[in-house]
Amino acid sequence: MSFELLPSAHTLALVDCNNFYASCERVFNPSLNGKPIVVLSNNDGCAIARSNEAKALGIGMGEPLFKWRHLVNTQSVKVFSANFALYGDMSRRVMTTLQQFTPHLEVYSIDEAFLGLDGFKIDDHEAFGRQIRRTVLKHTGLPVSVGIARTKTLVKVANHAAKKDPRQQGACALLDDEVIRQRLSVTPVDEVWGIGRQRAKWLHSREIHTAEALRGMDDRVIRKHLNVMSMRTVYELRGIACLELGEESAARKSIATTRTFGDEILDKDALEGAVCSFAALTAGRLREQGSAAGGMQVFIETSPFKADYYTNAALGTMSPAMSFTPHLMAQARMLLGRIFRPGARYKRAGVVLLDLVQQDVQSPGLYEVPGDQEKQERLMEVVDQLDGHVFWAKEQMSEGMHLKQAHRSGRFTSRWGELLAVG
DNA sequence: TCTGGGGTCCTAGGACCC
DNA sequence: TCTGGGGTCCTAGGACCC
Repeated sequence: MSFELLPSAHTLALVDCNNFYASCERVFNPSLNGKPIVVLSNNDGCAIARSNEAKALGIGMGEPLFKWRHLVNTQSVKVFSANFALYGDMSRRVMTTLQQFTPHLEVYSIDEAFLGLDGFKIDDHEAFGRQIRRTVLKHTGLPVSVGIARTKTLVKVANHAAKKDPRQQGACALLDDEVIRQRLSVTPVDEVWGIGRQRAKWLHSREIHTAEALRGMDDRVIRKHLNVMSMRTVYELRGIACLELGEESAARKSIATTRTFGDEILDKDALEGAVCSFAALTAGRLREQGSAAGGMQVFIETSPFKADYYTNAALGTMSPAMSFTPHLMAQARMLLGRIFRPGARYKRAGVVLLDLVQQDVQSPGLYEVPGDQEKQERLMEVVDQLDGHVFWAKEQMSEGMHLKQAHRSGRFTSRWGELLAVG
């Protein structure tokens, strides 16, 4: 086991949007301020984002709607179907704003980014954090919290403190040893980035309850009972950076489209239509990052909450790697044929593209007759430019397979009509 | 009745080889 | 009862994250 120990003089900020999806809904409907808001997953299944007021009512992350539906009436909880087009657009606005502060930006997820602050002359880091906060609020209407520290794991702790401790006023710097010690002493080990349920449970059984206690553990015990990742986590808590700032977004190593259906599917043709449309969607994202896939997995699943649960997956390799939609659709259909079991009531399915490689874009010479490969690439370029206006013959989502979205808000940032309708 | 979607990394164990 | 000992490669599944 070896670690690349970077010089630990780096200073990082982590900017994280507060209750991101719920806050996005509020930006376009200020009357929701102060009210409990919940954003639902696809099919309006469970809670994937909650405003502070909704959290206070005890609505848990991932908790299905039917378990707290009574609160919608008794507590006037405002419920929204997920509106990812809106959230994606708001995310881009936040990231653009953050770029004004540093050229070293790592967009880590839809609602958070790490900022490299090396070489900055900053007297008061928390004041600087609050300045970022004010700027993002002014430009986007979204509240954020800012943590500042010297490793990613510490900056996560700082961000959490900024968010939860009102005395911090939205920004927290963990740069001073004594301040770090105090903060880690009141941070439950469960909240440390990289310590999930399983490891937290194990740690509690060894009487390790806080981040400070975790930091003081014997390396040999960690290496023996936890894994390399946990060892890195502990080093990072000690102020030794093991995780670098990744500035350019690397190409993904796998791309998937999976859905839970609104209604169960029994018919093979219908399931085939869904799987083909997943293949087409995934292929589009594959080409977007300039890749081709050397492998594909198709999986199908019945409801895990019912008897006779059935799930299966088929894996196929493609050589050479491909990105041509019709071929990927044919492959998906073939793989589905291997695992389809008549009589089962399918609730979920998905297509995963694996073994991604960079697609070499070689434009053919002027007088060269394009081969099949080039013709296919050109066709896909045209299709991608049309962006969703072309429907493949086999790509058919019938009634009932569409998402249930009873509570979707307007696509304010992409459809003028829906913005104007609010007024 | 009603329970999301999309990723990453690590590890144990089997297959295979010499 | 004994029944080699390593390597490497691959994959399925676990754990974790947002």
